[in-house]
Amino acid sequence: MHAHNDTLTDIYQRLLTHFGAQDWWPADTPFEVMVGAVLTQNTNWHNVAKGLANLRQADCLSFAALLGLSHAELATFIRPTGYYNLKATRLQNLLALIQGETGGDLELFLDQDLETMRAQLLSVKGIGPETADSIILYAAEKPVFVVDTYTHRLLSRHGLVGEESSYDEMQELFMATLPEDTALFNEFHALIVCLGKEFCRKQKPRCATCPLGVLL
DNA sequence: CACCAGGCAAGTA
DNA sequence: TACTTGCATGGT
Repeated sequence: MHAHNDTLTDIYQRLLTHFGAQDWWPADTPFEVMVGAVLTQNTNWHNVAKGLANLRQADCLSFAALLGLSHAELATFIRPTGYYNLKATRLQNLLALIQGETGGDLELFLDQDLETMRAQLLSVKGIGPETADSIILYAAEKPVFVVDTYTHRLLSRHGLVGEESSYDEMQELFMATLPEDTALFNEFHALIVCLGKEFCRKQKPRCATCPLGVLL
């Protein structure tokens, strides 16, 4: 019998043992990571994949090509992701930022200092903390921890934070506890999402075989 | 049928 | 400040 503490490192180890390394983000290029980060807002990845496939088939998964689309064209491609009008605007807002900052050079944009990049991303209407941090961690590969709805459930249902805990508070818990390691932050968040997809539901926990042994 | 999904911003009091 | 609502498709 191994005693399990509900420390973050212990939770990480158990998730990694149970699910194995996830090797995120599920996309081929930093640009696709960025687009996917917006499209997956409050949306199942399965639907996001459809939207990305539509863009790929139309040869629009590049900065220049996406920038050239009208709002209506873009919205049509990303229709399966839901909130398509909203997300078309949000993507165009994001492209406009990068166009303005670097003339459309994504690599240059992602090469910036973490704090500078985060502030710039958060200034875009439609980019909140999770989307910004997802882009920073998975596209720019800089060490910031991504908090999402599953993270909140995991922490609060384990009693590690209060139910009303804020994004920044939860992020700080991870970043103050764990070593500042991009690969670790990458894998940990991916494992939390993996856990969430399989075991977490908003209302009814279905956790008979949950690897953490705690109702989620 | 009801509920959910890797959020975010705007409106109301 | 603290709730509430709109956005929307597709899977279970």
